[in-house]
Amino acid sequence: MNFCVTTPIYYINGDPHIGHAYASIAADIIARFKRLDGYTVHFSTGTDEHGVKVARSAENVGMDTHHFSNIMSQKFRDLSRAINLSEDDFIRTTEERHKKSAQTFWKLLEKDIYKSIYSGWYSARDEEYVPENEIVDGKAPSGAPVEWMEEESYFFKLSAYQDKLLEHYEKYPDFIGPNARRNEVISFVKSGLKDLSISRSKFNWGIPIPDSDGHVMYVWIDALANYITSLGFPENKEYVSQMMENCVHVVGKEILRFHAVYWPAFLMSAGITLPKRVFAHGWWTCDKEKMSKSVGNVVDPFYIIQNYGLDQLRYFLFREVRFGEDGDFSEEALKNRILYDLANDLGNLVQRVLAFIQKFGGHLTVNYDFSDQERILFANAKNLVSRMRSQIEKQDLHGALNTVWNLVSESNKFTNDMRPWELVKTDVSRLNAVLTVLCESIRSIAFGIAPFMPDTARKIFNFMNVEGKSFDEIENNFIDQKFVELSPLFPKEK
RNA sequence: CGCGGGGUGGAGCAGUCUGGUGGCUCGUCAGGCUCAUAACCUGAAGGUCGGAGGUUCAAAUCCUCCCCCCGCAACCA
Repeated sequence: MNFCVTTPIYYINGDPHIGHAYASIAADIIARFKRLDGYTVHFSTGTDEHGVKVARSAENVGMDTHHFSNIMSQKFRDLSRAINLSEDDFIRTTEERHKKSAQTFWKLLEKDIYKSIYSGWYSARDEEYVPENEIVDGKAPSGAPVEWMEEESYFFKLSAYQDKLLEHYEKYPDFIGPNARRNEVISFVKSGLKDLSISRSKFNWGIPIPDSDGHVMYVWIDALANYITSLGFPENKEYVSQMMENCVHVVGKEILRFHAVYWPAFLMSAGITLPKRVFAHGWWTCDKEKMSKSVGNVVDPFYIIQNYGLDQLRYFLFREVRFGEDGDFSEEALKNRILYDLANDLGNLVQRVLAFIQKFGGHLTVNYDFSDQERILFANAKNLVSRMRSQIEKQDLHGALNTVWNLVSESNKFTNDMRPWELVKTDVSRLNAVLTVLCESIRSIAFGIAPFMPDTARKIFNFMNVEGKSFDEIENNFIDQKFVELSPLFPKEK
């Protein structure tokens, strides 16, 4: 079975920050879960490199635009490595394959494209059009003066797709998530769609429009088309549609409209299948303040990983806040999660159980002759993944992590109740049953956290001599399993 | 009257449709237990459920009005 998941492609006008890491890790978690669940996955990410802002940034630092793009794009590639991203493709919009794809895509849209005049308030200093509602006292937010400007532009007949889009939202209630965002999009479309200006002639750092001198594509089509470029478009249109049908786009809430309105309209026009779902994540504040360069509180993912660890960060981002809502980042909160959830709950559970087995030779003698209490925990361990599956299906990553931690807590409580340190002296057969259940539970937990914390899961798998390659393994039982030397998962001393 | 979401112990939320001991997670305090990087158990403190009025034997929940916060409101990746 096929599955496709994407991150937005990141605009290279600034350095990567925690928000980029957040979206990427979210998509990565989904991709890893699906792979463990037996799907053939295509997971793509990349960089969006065209547009006047990039050209101007390059100019500002006295760099050739291509060279500048290479350097900036590499920073995002470095981030992908730093956060242990399992992407199948890292796409750059400046690549030749994308130029070909975007231009072919444009041609498919041509029946809905016409030439007209684009007009708006233009700030010469910023070299960009300023939206009406952002103009204060006749000036751009930057304080630059604006003037009414008109230029020739190609337009896409978005207005023709209003009803079709509404029908689609109606027919596929899961097309947009979370629900609150879905309402916003629907009300936006209902309020009436205007045609979309999709070309620019004032700059040339972009993909040229086929057979048209001087016009380059404006971001909408160039950037959005990355998703099908990555799937091999324009080759193999059949495969592209098939993957799109099972595709989840993870996006930031600020770009939801492009993905939930423009993109599906383009795809309808081009005759390509629409994605299954577009999910908008929220934003992080830092210590309750909006992150901004001027305030200097932008969270640097490289710094956090260096100081607190990668899996720790990956865990925190999805346990602290419900995916889809805004959240607050603080080192204090991160430290607490690491101490209480990771070291005390999970780390200690693994330690107390496996160390106990180590103490008596590192060999588990299985006993599946369970008491009622043992049977309950065993069942919960066995169906952990199926409970998570329905949550991951809805991108409820936070809920899925809670599901895992419920099992962690249950296992800790079970250990307290069963008192294996006493059973070892009184009832070895009972002890073996208790340890068997605990080991099954820990193994399930390792699978449960694997998409979120791949390195930590790997450590646990190694302790227990488990392959850890597929959820199918959970069906296999332990037989006289030999365990290897262990060490604390999340040591408290640094 | 542009559309939508929300205001519940220190924090974050559930409960509101289908009125009737106000609950969950975390945090705070006291005690118990202890194999382990400890967890768990028991008990305690802490809320006029945004405000006012109304319906009712009974309102967080139904009705009316008001206040406040947050999204969206098209060229912002």
